[in-house]
Amino acid sequence: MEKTFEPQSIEQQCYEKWEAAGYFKPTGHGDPYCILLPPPNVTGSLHMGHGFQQTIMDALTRYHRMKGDNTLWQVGTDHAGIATQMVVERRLNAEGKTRHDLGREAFIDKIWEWKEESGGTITRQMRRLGTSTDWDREVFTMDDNLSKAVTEVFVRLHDEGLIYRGKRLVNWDPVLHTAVSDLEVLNEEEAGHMWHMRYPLADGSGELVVATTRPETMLGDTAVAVHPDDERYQAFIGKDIRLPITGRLIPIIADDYVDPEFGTGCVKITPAHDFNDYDMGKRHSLPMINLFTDDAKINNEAPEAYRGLDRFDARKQIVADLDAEGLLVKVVDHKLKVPRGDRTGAVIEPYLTDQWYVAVESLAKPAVEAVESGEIRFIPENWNKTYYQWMNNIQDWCISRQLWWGHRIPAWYDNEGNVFVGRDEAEVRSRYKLEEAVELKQDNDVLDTWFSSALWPFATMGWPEETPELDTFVPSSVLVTGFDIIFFWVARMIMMTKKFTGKIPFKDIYITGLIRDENGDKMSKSKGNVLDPIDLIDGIDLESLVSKRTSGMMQPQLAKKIEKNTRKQFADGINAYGTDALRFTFAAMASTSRDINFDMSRVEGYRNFCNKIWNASRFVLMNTETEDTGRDGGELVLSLADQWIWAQFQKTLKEFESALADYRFDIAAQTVYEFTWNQFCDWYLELTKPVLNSDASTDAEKRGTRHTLINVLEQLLRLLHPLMPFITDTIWQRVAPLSDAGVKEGETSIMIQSFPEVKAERENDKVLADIEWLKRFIIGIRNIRGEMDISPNKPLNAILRNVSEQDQERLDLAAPFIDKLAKLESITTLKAGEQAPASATALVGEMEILIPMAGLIDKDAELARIAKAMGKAEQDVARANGKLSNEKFVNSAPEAVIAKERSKLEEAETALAKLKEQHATISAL
RNA sequence: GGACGCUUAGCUCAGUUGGGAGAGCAUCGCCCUUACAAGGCGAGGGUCACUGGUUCAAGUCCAGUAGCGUCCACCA
Repeated sequence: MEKTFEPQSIEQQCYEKWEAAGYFKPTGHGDPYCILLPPPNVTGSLHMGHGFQQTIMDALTRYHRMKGDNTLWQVGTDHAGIATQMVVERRLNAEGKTRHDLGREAFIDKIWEWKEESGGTITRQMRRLGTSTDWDREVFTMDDNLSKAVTEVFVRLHDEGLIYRGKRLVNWDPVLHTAVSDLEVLNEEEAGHMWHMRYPLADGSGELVVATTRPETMLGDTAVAVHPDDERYQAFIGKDIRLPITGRLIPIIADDYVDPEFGTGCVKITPAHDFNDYDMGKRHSLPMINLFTDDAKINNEAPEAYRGLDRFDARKQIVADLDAEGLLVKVVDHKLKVPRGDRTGAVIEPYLTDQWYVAVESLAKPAVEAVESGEIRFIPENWNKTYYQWMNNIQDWCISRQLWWGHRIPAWYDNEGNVFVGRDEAEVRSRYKLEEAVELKQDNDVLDTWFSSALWPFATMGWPEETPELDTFVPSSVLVTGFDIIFFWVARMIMMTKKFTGKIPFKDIYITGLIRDENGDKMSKSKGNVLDPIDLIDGIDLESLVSKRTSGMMQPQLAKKIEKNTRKQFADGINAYGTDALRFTFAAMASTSRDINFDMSRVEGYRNFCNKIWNASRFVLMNTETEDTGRDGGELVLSLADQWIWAQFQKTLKEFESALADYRFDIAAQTVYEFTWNQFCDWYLELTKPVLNSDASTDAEKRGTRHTLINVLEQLLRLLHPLMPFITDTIWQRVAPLSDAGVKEGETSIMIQSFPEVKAERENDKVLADIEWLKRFIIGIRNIRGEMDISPNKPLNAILRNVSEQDQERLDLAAPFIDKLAKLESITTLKAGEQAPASATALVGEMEILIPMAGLIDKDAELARIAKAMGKAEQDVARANGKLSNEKFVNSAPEAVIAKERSKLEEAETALAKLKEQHATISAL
């Protein structure tokens, strides 16, 4: 094996082997375990969030596969209607064309081309991450099967009256020319103005002053409203206003909705362009005047002077005209929430159009109950509050989009505008008994992307056909996703899956945190702080990173700053850390917090961890490959250390599995890291050396230690595999043949081996305690060396005092280990009454280790060391004394706590006494 | 306006039912010891945001304050 771990040389070929061998498929036996991959955008590329979530899903998938479950990780991609259409449209614009130049069909062909061209990017990147999804079942949301399910759901919901078409006020994106759902609108606070305008009464008897943030909509006003109890305006209610500019007569109405305290207490009502006004218009049967065209320009309803003006130009013009007529009272600065489209950033316009809706109320109820009953569980649990809050106030879902890319709505219109819904035109004709002569045109609109995503749990399993997969893998086991799509996706999947299968879509919902940069900022192209997981795997030089971060920007003016920051933060580019290190980092950072600041130094640390595993394995192989490991029989005598590492491993295994059951990947990672580095490498491997390198060891002892080395490593690799698939398989190929696991004839892989099982007979508290004692002994001496500047190479003689029977027993077992690890020449025991030479001291419980100082040790340094230890001991004594002398403590605390406190006191007092004695001895020199 | 979250070592974060403050990275000292210098050994470092309460005992439970953040709703 190479001396240093080089991930590049192993990862790709490893993956190809797995995929070719079909290891990612469900085995068909065992308990079903299924994870649905949240389908990434087909034309997207892998970002840190994907890397993070997919690491978690893959770890769970590999773990359950090794546990013997019938494991499916369902993979697929999403057509992502708006996002994809925009990308292709932008490319078209770059050529100086628009989608209208091409026409609908040609444009859609263009998107399919683009999909074929770039659609594999993300799945290729996923393979680099090691994702063990079943690629043979890969699904695209616009595949025929999925589209069939979409149509089926639409038709069935429509037949039940749960999908309807209606003219309503919707959120209109004037750039995209489409309706969007409430969720796709972001409300950001922005600085604006409030215009106070005079509205004269029709009878000339006075005026009202209305305040508005949108003066241009006054052209569509159909009333002015005041609060019914507002004394100022009692006399006005019922009278008419002559609306300036238009000259139309509009009534003054009273409505509770008006807040008398706000503005002037008079509100202009524009039912066609404001959601609240719309409701009020309905209540008061007001006319609705639509003022705008599709791209938010003034239409022909307005006086001629304004027609064709953009809404913001119209605003200026109207304000100027009112001012000229003396109707503008004042303009005040005002902060307001501006609705913007999440894709375009354009100001969203409430707009009166015909759209399709899902009546969600009846679907929401069972979906809420599924969580309330505990059938579906959010992890962390708190997210259920977010879910309830939204579900309990849920509004009908606008599902039609005036886009070209997506599932076309299965509705047809005749020339009279009658609507017919059916699975296809032929079915419509037979259903509604329409003759061939009747001309039918399909609805131009497509469905919201999330409509098809909502069907993911069952549509990917073959629905509406009755398939075995529907029985086996619905519900799936856990959904791993971010909180940002709880409403968009999670809630809707629950509703739709309950509705169409009667089952829940998944049992657990594990909500991950959001990956941010090291400063806690969201990673975004415009901030220039995006990291590509692949760059962390393969590495990237500075120049490439800079050009990657600054190319194709929406706001090119930011490029300079981004370049500067990038050059500063990554002066040497990014090292190649390999997939396993990156995955382990993701796992280690997956705590319960909702924001995860990605810290590059963690990756480096875990790359070092990979190297540690690599080198530990080299050591094990060096000592076993050409030696007898007892695989073919032969007596095995296990040393204290051998028994200990087995016992430690059982503990680690239990902790790991329990952490995984709680979705605490950080704890799981921490646990195996600690075991591997701090126990297996730092102690166990060192403890095997005295056995393996000593002529005093018997063959059976050496065989026992080699057997333990190779088999613990073999099991450790299996334990680590779910988190670090590549390095573990690579090493395992060399290790397994030497171990009891053996390798079956022909090719195999660690990923289809069983997960290690806890063996009760290997748990051993006595041995654990013995080795703890041994560690304290060795650390005591190392501490003396370290603080007294004694070379690690200098052999020392240790003298023991106050040796108990148990100490003596342990010493008999452990002496050879101690000699080697503490580099001792001799250990002698001071007999009763015998005088000790001047020495540096370490305590192991009540036993004292004395290192004679002659010629070695600096008196002052040793006095300082003892003083420090005394300080600690004094503190301990004081604290324990304080507690134990407190009557209330002794009376109320549980017996175990008190006993513990007593023994702590005793221990500290003993230590203090010995230290004092020692201090006196040294001082006297 | 409503809901939720965060504040612990220089940095990034753990801290399970209340019972002696932890990790990684960074820092300091010593070591090229035949698995590993991407390493070994040793060490230093915290008023657990603040105030009060409950309790024998609070980082942990309760109330409040400050700061930061997210989501939902929204007054023209």
